[in-house]
Amino acid sequence: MSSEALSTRTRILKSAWDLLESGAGKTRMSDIAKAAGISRQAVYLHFPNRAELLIATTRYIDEVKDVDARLAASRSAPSGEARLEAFIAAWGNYIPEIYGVACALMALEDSDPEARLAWDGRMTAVREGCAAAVTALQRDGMLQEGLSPEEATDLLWVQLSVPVWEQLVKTCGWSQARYIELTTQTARRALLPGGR
Amino acid sequence: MSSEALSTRTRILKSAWDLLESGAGKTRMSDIAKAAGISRQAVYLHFPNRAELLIATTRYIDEVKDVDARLAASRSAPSGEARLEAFIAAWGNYIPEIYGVACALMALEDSDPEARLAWDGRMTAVREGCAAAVTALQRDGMLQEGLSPEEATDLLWVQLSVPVWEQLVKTCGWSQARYIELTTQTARRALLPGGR
DNA sequence: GGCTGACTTGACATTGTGTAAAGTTGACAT
DNA sequence: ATGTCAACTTTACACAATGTCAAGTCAGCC
Repeated sequence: MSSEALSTRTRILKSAWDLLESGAGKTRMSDIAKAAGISRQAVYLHFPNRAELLIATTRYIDEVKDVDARLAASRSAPSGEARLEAFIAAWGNYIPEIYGVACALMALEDSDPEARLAWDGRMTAVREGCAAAVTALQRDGMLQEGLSPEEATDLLWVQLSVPVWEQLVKTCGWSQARYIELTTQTARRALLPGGR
Repeated sequence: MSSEALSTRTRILKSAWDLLESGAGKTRMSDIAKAAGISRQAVYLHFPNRAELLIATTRYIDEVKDVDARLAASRSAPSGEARLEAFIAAWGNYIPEIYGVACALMALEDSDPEARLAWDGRMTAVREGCAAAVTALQRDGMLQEGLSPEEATDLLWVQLSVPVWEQLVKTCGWSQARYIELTTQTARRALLPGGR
């Protein structure tokens, strides 16, 4: 746990992550600085503003949690159905890791266009994962008729959004496992043929 | 359009509504005051703070748009399925009316516990509508097995949440009509028996 | 005439972000 | 040993937006 060996920059990122993930309401620049053991001003020597710090924090988390490796499984799935389920599991189980930072960034969206861009970029990447799964389903002839690939992608995307996870897990009290189970089931029913 | 006859309080509420609904980013107290044709301070003669003003604005909208009448249709539906569809149409078509104020209130949630309470109260009312529809389905034996009534309610509730509407209509560009169509379809597939 | 309620004007406290400038400190090179 | 450099500290301030406070205007009304 000794953060002695870590660079100041890394200590700032880690502090920001910890504080945001701890769910302790609002996290100010001064809180982060204090947690990192430096002055508030010193944070600005490493990050130009709050938005950049938050964005750098998501990148830091991606690195530590190795998001690429998590998503690789879904890319190598044999069938469209398997790909859909693997993607839901991969992204759905990643949401809790970034939830704190996601909240802070989403709260900033309105005011800071740069933060908006950064978060939108990440969400666009998720949408591309959804689109790839939908394309795989379509290739297998397993996409519901009456649903365009774009609409199917949008439906899956919204179901895998952070606010939906937040409401089901945080507000309704679902376990993470049940969230994955029912999200998978709902997505299958919404996208695959049959049903009614 | 003459707002001459309206009381100052009503003019404030109407101005707040207009500005929030116009989607013009951040709406300050001074903006609202200017739109209402009074000084910023005068607003505080009618509402103690921003949060109370926003909450009062939602109540004003409810009154003008007669939300009770809209939801009445779903309550008198004969079957569970009809009730489900009527409720989705009623609430889903009400979301665009309150979207602007909803955004402002949701943005306040973190900082203002009172605003949080007020918004949560409204959302709880929506959840009760969802629960009533699910109960009606269950009574008809039309609730998917393996889904508890609570889980079914949560699924419907999250699908009818403002963020989901926002993403599909605002971000993805769905028409309101298509949103209602596909939300209805998805809810049927998620909640009713059969499917796979 | 004088009171009252609604509103205005202007000043100020507060909170958090971000900028700016000057000083400290320790490591490292020569 | 001395000088330099980077990292960091301290202090101060500008800024936006909310909210408070006090004094003043003005119309209507008893």
